[in-house]
Amino acid sequence: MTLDREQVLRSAAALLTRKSTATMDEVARAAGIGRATLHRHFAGRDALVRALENLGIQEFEAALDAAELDKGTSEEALRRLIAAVEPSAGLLSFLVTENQLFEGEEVNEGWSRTDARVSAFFRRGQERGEFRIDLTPAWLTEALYGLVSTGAWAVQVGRVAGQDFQYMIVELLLGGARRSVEQ
Amino acid sequence: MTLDREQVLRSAAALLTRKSTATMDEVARAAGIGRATLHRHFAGRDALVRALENLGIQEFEAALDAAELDKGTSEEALRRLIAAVEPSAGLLSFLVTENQLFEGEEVNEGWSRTDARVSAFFRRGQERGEFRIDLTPAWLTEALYGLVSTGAWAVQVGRVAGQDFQYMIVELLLGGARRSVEQ
DNA sequence: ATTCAATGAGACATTCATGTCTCATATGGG
DNA sequence: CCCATATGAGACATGAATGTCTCATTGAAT
Repeated sequence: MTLDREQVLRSAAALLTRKSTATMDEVARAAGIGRATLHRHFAGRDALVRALENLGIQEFEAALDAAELDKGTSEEALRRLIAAVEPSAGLLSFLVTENQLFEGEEVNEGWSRTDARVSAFFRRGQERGEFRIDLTPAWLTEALYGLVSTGAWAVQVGRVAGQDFQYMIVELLLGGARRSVEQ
Repeated sequence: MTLDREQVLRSAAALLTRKSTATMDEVARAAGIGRATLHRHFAGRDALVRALENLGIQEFEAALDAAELDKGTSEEALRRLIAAVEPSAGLLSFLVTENQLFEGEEVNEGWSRTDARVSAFFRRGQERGEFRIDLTPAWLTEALYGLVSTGAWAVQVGRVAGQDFQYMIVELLLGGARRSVEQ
């Protein structure tokens, strides 16, 4: 036996991504373990969510690393980032929603780090003349989170094909819906 | 006395927009009435949320009407729509999140109507050559919802100035973050 | 002034998720 | 083979929100 704590977190993430109000019992069943065992690994629901938050931050930071945002053009870097983030999109979507419930309480410092990195990426792109300067880096950062969440949900419910996830997000984020003249 | 049911709904919307987990007691206090009275007007929390859902749908449909999406260019129409939707953005944001919890259960038919209208608007824009055809109307519709929600939240927490709400959403949705050559 | 309907406050029962605990069982190492 | 450890199942208590009810009070209409 000696179950894998990491594996439990993965299945919890998968379940909570689909049903964010799942009970501890449902989370345990989904992981194929008993509720008591789940409590032995995570002191409570808060602890579980915090662990998931740390996992999400860790995965997001890994995606930021993997994307090598300072290499090549900003556009290429953004494409790499969205590609790298796709496997974590569902979890991040859950965490974003969950975070909004905290309305003022202390938030995990990890988000400040990721916010800073994403925001700095957009600012660099602006300084290089590759991104518009009339949209603030803070807004572009939030928009990226929002579109990734929306995309994950749209794929989840079947409104968007899974294989289009990256393309739809990147293209909208980069070029918008307007048909440009050169096309 | 003879309190206004509409007024109660408004204050409930305002509160739940900020704190989506507010209890019936908090909702009642926010409306300046007792919990018993709140229950006399809305059978329970479900009934309250359903009433809010109908209010949100009604407001969104009113915004769709007011925007006159078939007049002028698609771009102008989209600007009118976002402007008309801004006062309801918080409520819609709450309802979108709330709806995702229903994961499969019956959804209010009103959303089908609004989805159809927004989606048809993007499709018309594509047919007119004003919108890109490589982004599906379904995705553009979801993206619009997502950006409106994200924008409402970003303003809520102070990451984006309230006066920039419309501009940030419309510009990103239309033109994206890329700095185009003609600028 | 009287009457009547609506309200506010609070008591009460119910439900549900959570957290804790016990105990029998199974697994894996020595 | 035996033992230590982890697990699963379930019982149990707790807390929170909900929903229902009563009753005194308020406000408005007559």
